[in-house]
Amino acid sequence: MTDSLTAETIIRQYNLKLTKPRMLVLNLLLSRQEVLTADEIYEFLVRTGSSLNFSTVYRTLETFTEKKITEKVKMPDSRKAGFLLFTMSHTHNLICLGCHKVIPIHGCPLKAFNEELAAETRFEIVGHDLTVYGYCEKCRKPHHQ
Amino acid sequence: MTDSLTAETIIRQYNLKLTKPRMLVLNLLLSRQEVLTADEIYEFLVRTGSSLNFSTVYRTLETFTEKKITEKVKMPDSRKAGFLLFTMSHTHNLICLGCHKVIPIHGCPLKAFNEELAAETRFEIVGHDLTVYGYCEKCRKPHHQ
DNA sequence: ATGCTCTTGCAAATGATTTGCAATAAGGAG
DNA sequence: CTCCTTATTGCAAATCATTTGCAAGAGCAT
Repeated sequence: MTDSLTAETIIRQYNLKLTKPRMLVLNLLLSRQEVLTADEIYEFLVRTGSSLNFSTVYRTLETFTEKKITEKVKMPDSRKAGFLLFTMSHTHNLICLGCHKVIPIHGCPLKAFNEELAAETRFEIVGHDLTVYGYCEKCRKPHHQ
Repeated sequence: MTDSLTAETIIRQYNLKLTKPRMLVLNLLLSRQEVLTADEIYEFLVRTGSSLNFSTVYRTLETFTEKKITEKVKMPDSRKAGFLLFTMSHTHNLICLGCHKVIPIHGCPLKAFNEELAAETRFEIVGHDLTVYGYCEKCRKPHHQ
């Protein structure tokens, strides 16, 4: 009864047409638990023999992000945007600056804080961006300036 | 004995040469407690009679950000970067999506959380981005989708 | 199989930011 | 105060990521 989380299932769940580019992009994101930039996705797919267009990658990622299949984050020290799976269970991520692996942070550490902040500032708080950066066990090096 | 926080004092404190563009940009940021984009700064200065170059604004903001006189944030729903004063007392900001006013968040709500997270994931955590978005009292409207 | 609509590919445009280079200005030495 | 070295600026052109217009090409409900 529970659908397995294949690219196909996901795409269908969101009422999107099942197309080759969408399958390719989503399968890549599913297979790696990583942030990828549009060009990394494009490069990889082309390098591994698929044929699709760069703008299609952008459009696909835009669509996925609207539907909350993916999430868009700003990559530190780069102008590019990163994309990663938006799994329902999290809102924030821990990103390894070495290998770009993404560890989802389950549960939002800011819930209580937001309430305090709203009371204090009288703002209506509608959201926040939180991304934590670091180095995973493998990548730990004297990287930081 | 305590230096007042004029643009001049600040620029000197960071061993930067005191130049007209730097004074203009920093004074603007000091006078408004707001996030401003490079083009907003440029437009404003030119409109109010100053003469300086767009790339100089970028270079100035880059320098200020390196020295931590300013801080660079990603503006939501825009490709542009926003710049605001980096006051030593805070790391994070609450930004009003209506008027772009910035309220510095004093103290980091993630200190304790980062330690937990490091222990749990065995990452060496080197930093994080946190920006909270909302609407200030004045701007509260049925804005959110 | 047919048609309506959503997607794609391609090429060109856009928009933000960066860069090379020569001219200029800051600030220390004398 | 003047000279000198070096950092900074202006300008124009380049770059880089991302977006867009448009015509051709799928999906998929019927």
